[in-house]
Amino acid sequence: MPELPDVENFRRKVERCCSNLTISDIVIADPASFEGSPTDARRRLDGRRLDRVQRHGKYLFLDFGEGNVIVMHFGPAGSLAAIKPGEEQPAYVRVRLDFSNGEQLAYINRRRIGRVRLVNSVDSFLSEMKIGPDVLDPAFDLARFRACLAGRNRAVKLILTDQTRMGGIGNTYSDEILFHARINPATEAGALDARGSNRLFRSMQTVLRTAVDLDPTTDGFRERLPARFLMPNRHPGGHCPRCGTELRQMKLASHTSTYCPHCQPVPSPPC
DNA sequence: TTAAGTGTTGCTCT
DNA sequence: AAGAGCAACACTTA
Repeated sequence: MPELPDVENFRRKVERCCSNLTISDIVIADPASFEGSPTDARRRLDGRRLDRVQRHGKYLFLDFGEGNVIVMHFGPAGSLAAIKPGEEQPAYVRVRLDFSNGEQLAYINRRRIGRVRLVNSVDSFLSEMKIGPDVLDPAFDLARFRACLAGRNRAVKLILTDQTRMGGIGNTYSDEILFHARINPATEAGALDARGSNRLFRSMQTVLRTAVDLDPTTDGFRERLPARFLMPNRHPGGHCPRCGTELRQMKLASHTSTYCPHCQPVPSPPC
């Protein structure tokens, strides 16, 4: 379920493996996973060199220069693999970039939710899609974070996961962040006081940076997580790693939210 | 065996 | 007009 920490590690992988390589072919194994014309893509990309790899929210951008940017979105089940010459092809490769040195970059997606497309620029794509600021961008500071929450009567969790307000957080990490900040997912966003919104902002940065550093795209991620993380305990019947209380589930906008009823009490309604 | 659960985006409906 | 609800997808669990 690639959210910001996963996609950031995909970005680093591509930067490590594919920087400055030249495209020799683009293989669209599943046309439904590619938006646009394969012929046009091949014509535009053939012989181009990978200049820059960027991430914004959950989106990954491979910039080949002169208005040729590949955008990848991974949905709930997508991933990325660098394949060396002679190495076996992984399952569910939907789109593959072949480079002139024999290296391949495979966009993998078991379920076909998520897409690869070719766009003219990162900025025009983001504004067209109405994607909000990346949550780990230094420009996205406490004041801007608070502006996203202010005056909203929606559940705070729905603001955290609203990509048009802020980009990068999905269901799993929003639960983790709210657990870290000890805030109930259903708390009205606008009802958070200054201390609460500050705590939530700090928790967002701490949780996401920790996950990025531990690299969720490699084996053993769960075992490397700090003992007080919610993630390894999210299964039904799991217990709070902080106080031992049995965790509870609630549905918010048809998504499962896991929380600790003791550490994240439902805010008492105003009298 | 069938049905529900999983999570993201994008659509429709209000 | 913001927000709710569901469809798409494919595979797993009850």
